[in-house]
Amino acid sequence: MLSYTEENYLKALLKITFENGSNEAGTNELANTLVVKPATVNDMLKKLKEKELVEYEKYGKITLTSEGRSNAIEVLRKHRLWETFLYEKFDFSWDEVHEVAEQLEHIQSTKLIDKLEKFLDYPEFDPHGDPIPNKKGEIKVHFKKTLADVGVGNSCRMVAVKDNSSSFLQYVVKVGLGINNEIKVLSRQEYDALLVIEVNGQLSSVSQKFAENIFVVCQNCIIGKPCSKIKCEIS
Amino acid sequence: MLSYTEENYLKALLKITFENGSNEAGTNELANTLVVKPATVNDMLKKLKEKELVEYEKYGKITLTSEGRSNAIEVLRKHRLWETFLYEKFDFSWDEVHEVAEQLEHIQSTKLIDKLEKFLDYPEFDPHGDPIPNKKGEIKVHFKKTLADVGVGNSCRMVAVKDNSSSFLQYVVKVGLGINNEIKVLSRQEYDALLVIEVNGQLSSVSQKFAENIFVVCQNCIIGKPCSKIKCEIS
DNA sequence: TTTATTTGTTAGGCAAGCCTAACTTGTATA
DNA sequence: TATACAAGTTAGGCTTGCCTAACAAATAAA
Repeated sequence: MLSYTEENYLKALLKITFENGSNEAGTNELANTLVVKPATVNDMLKKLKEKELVEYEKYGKITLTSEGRSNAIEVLRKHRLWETFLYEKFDFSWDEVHEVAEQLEHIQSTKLIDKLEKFLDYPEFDPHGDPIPNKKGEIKVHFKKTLADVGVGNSCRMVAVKDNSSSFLQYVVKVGLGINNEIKVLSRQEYDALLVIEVNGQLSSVSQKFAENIFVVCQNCIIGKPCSKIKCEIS
Repeated sequence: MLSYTEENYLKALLKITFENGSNEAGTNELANTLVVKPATVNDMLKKLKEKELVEYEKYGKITLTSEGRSNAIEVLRKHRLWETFLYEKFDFSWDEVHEVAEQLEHIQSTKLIDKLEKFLDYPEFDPHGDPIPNKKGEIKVHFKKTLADVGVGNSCRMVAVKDNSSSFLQYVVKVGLGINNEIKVLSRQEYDALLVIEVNGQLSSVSQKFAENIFVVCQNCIIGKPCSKIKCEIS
C-alpha cells in the first residue's frame, strides 16, 4: 500500500516524463512539480527505489519502473474519472474540478473506481479533454495541435488544455471558451504572434503563450484520432 | 484546517459521548475506539485543547467544545452521506459502505458535500438507519427500541443497527435482514432470552446480544418519531 | 482505611515528510 | 582547459502521530 505522498511522487514523475517526451526526470524538476525542496525529493527517491517503483542512481536520471508506472497511471485514472464525475454529475465548473479530484484520487477502493467508471458510462476523456486510462492501464494516444498552430482564416475545435493552473483556466472561461467550442482564427500579428479569435461571436485577443496551451482539432478531425504531426505522448 | 487524524479524534469523541449517553469521555475509552495507546491520546488531547476543540483537565474527563462538536458532526454528516451514496448509487452492500466512507469523510469541499446531499435528494437517514445531520449540524433525535424489546407474537420493522462491526453486519445479512424488513418475534426462551424470529418466511434463532443491536420500530411507528420510551440520543 | 486495580500521565524514542545550510558533481561557457 | 553555475547530495533538525516503560492519581475492593 502506497502512502498519499508516494502516490503524488509517482504521479508527478509520470507527468514530467510525459511532458519531456522522454522517460527521464531530474531531482530539481520533480521538486518544482511537487513544490518541495530537492533535498526532500532525494530522501523520497531512496524510499521509492527501495520499493522498486523507480530506477535511479546517484547523480543520474530518474525513471519509473513498470510497477511504478502502473501505480501512477492508476492514480491518474482515478483523478480523471473523478474530474469527469464532478463536472458531469455535480455541476462543478471546469476550473473547480482539479482541486477536489486531487483529494479523491487517493481513495483506496477498486470497487468504487469500477463503479464510478460504469456510472459515467466508460468515458474516454475527462473535462479537460485528457484521455482516461482504462482498467488495464492503457491510455489512448492522443494526437493534438494547439491553437498557436492554426492558420489565419481557419477554424478549429478546442479539445483540451495543457496548463491546468486556476488562473489560466479562469482566463479560458473569460474568453468564452469551453470543450468542443469552435474557434476561428481571424488574424495573427507578425511581431508577437498575438491572435484575434472568435468564439461564439465573441472576439478576443490572446497571446501566443495562451494559444500554446489550448489543444485543438481541426475541422475534419475526431478526438482520439491523429489530426496533425504534433503528437501528445501521454502513453 | 483540521488534519485527518484530528477529525478522527473528534468523531470518536462524538461517538463515545453518544454511546455513553453523557457528554464525557475518558482517555482509555478514546484510545480503545481509535485503536491507539492511551499515551498517544494524551498527546493529542493537549493539541485539541490548545485549539479549543475539547475541554479537558489533567486526570479529568474529556468533553467536546461546541466548536469541536460541530466539526465532529460535519465529519459524521459526510460519512453518512457518502454511505448513502455508495449504497444507493453504486450498489455497495450494506456492510461494505463503512470502510470506504471512512476515507471519503475527510475530503474537504463544502460544495461537494452540498451537491452530494442534493444529488441524493436530502436523505434523512443513512443505509444503517442512522440520522444524517443537516447542513446546520442539526440531527433528528431518534427514538428507538431494539429487537430485544419486542414482545412475543408482535412484529416490528428494522430501522438501524447499533453495532457496525463487519462480523455483525454479515451475520445480519445471513439472517436475511435488511433495512425496513419486517421481523416477527415467534418465541423468547425464558432462560437466555434466545429469540426465534421470522423474516421473509425465514426462521432464525438469535441471541439476546444480537437482538439488542437491531433497532426497530413497531408497526404504527414512523421513522424519526417516538415509538418507545427508549431514546437513542444521537443529538 | 488501607490496598489493589484501573486509569491517566510523563519521558524518551521512532518513522514519515518536510526543511536549511553546506557540500559535491556535472556541465556549459569563456 | 579552467571556471562558474546549475543540479544533486548529505547532515542535521523540525513536526506529527505513533510507540514503550515507568510513574502518579483515582477508584474499587478488602
